[in-house]
Amino acid sequence: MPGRRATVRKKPNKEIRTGAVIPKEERRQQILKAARDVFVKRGYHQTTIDDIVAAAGVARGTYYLYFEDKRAVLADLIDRFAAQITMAIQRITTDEVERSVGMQVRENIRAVIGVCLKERSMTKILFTDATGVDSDFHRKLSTFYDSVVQLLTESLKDGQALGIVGEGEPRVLAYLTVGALKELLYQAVGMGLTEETTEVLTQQLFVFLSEGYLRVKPDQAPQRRRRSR
Amino acid sequence: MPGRRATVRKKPNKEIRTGAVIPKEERRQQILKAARDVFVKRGYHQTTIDDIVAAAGVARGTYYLYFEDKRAVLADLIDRFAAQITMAIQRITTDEVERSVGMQVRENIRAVIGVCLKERSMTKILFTDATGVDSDFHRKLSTFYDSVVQLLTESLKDGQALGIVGEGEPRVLAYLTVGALKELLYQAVGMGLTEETTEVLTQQLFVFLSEGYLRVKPDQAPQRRRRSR
DNA sequence: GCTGACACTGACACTGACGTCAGTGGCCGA
DNA sequence: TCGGCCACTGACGTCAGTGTCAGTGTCAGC
Repeated sequence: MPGRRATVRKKPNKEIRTGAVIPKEERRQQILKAARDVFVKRGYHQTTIDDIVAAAGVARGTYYLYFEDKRAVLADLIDRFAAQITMAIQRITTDEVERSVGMQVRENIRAVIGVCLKERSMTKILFTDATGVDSDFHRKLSTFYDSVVQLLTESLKDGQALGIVGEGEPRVLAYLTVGALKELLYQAVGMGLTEETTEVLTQQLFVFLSEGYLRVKPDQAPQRRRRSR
Repeated sequence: MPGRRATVRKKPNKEIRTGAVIPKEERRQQILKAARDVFVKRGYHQTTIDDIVAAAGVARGTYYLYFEDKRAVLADLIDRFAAQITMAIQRITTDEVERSVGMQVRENIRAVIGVCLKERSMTKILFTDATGVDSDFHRKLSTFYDSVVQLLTESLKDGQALGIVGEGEPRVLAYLTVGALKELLYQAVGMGLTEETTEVLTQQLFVFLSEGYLRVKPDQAPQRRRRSR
């Protein structure tokens, strides 16, 4: 426990400017926003509490009134962002006549890409900083991804039963899909693409998932065992 | 510059065991191997030089005889691993009659998956720790991925000219492919899959790239603009 | 005007990790 | 046998970053 006081404290500087009275939640947001911006600029591990505090324009002590440590802000940011993404995904139904399965898939892709391009900072943080923080954090992230993969896996199983989804281990297909989407988003954000690009990216991914792109003759491949695994 | 000596040093503990005389390169390998193992277990950011040193069974000072700081070992590890992967990839040729394009693509996928499953520790480190170290490191990683993406992009362009590759922005297709492969590898390594699985994963990815998996009727999709972008 | 509650401040004590370097001992050539 | 070289050691000083808390100003209620 650092900071345990033992001697008499020097009188603080005069000229103390207590900031305007601000609602608790608003101050919290202020710190979160500042932290997010600093994380994007310097990277999570390079960032110190002092950096966040300076960006937020509050004192060191105030920070600890709202968050336990540096991890806590990141956790909060990621939680909110993960929730946004989760909410953007709609379970696919086959009993709806109005919206075809294809449209629903498209809509899901579009929604996720839309969120990530709207929250570019968070997308970048999620992909570059959230990984490798510590094991607790890793578990949190895994849980999030797993829930997405799980949902997708089940949908793919259903789809296979209906003949809408081709052959292949559903879980593996889910990983391939999520991986493709992640990389696409990461690059899109890195290149500075904005929401306007959503449609284009959606289309590319949709076609990719529908048809792949390799047009090699089947017989050219050695031992074509399509039912493997 | 920490450690600047000012007072007289206490006599070191007796019982000094100078390790057996070992060739320079061997000692270097010893430290690299230890670092790799500790990184996998604790994660790069949680690891201290003392952890590495303890695992390697050498003294703190010895470490600094071989590496400048903690980053340096990671950089060395990643460089070697990246080189392995790069070497595993063979440029695809169309003038060869013996090996069809399909076979060559398959072979590349197989080779990369093989390397990553053989070097599971490094694969995990590459995906979970190498990201977010600092901006210099980020540049190093980007350069590596870019070289892979670049090669793939060019191949896809050639492929499109030959009708072997379907429509779509080549660079985007490259990202989608690399992303899918990355996630597949990450999950495979995380699940403890070994080299024996190489064939199965290769097959799944190959089929995925060849045909995708979505089998929705084209007319169900709204505004089917295949030539977009 | 007074009082108590409370958000806020920032100087401080503390510490974990770092890089250094004086010292040690094995080995080889003279 | 001796001397010098050199890989190796580990205790040490340093410091950046942390979490704390005594103190300050503001405001609502009385």
